[in-house]
Amino acid sequence: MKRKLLLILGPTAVGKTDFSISEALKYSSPVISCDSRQIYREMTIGTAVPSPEQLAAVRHYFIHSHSVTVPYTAGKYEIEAMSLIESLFEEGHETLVMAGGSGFYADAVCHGLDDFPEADAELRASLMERLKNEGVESLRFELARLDPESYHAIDIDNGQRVVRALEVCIMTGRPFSSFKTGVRKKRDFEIEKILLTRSRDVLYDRINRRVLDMIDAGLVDEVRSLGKYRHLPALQTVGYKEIFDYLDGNITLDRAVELIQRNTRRYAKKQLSYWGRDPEIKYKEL
RNA sequence: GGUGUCAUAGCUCAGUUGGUAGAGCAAAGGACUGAAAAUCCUUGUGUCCCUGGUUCGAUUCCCGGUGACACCA
Repeated sequence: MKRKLLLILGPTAVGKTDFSISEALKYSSPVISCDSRQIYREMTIGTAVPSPEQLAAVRHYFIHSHSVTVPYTAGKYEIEAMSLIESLFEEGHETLVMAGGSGFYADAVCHGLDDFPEADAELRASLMERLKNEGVESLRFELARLDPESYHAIDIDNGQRVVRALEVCIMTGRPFSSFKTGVRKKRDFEIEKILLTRSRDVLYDRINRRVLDMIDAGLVDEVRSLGKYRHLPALQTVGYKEIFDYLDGNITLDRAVELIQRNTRRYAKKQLSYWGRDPEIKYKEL
């Protein structure tokens, strides 16, 4: 009996939800979502979660399953998704369908993350404060001292990365780089990766239209209702940031819509770029 | 109809005292080990509106044309 994970990837708005449901029905599998935003129960319209009908058609996991109030990470996803996958295989499934657009989360399942410690909230906050006040240079200098290897390996202009490496060094007293094994975890099931694509023009058109649909569906009200969470990482999301700006009176609604469309297009481009070098991916044009 | 101003990258515009040009935005490409829808990096050749003239050389100056805008009738 060959256990297989069918991983359906693709840029935002390409049509993953419909495709994954039909594949899931084919294999009597649930759909295991691999989406870093649809996982939050407080967010619905702006993340384009599957409709109630779609959710009723097939059992979905990791949709609306967590709260924005609890920090979530790719590391947690790896643990939870792997344990779900194992138990579903134990129940007798042979092929499981996983679908989503979060490449980093998908990689966490496919070959695992190394055993890095999770961020300490206070330390993270104080380092971010320093990043804001002193700029990356100062943090960079400290990283060069604590972990020269990471200093040369990571993107040193990327404040977020420098903070991450630094916080691990400080928390553990060990260099960030020393946690990196470079070894991919072995999974005891086969993984087939399918990337759904469409021509750039068509994809961008779908994105632009979907954003307008979100507005019609009440995105502004949804965002307004999440005002108290706006500074949480989960709310640093395309479609939410821009509407907050509109609600603050900084931009018009039309401008917010334009920005959401633009930023979603850019997001789709980054997703494609992320998967671009993965030789295991098979492309499927829709 | 007359006068004036303008015409340069997909858009808004800068600039070249005559030696074929550069910003912002848009766009494209890339990176990625616990914030990943985040975060970060790289990339500017374009009939300088068209015809003719002056000149070694015109996108730049001159004549004419076309278009846009403004003002006067």
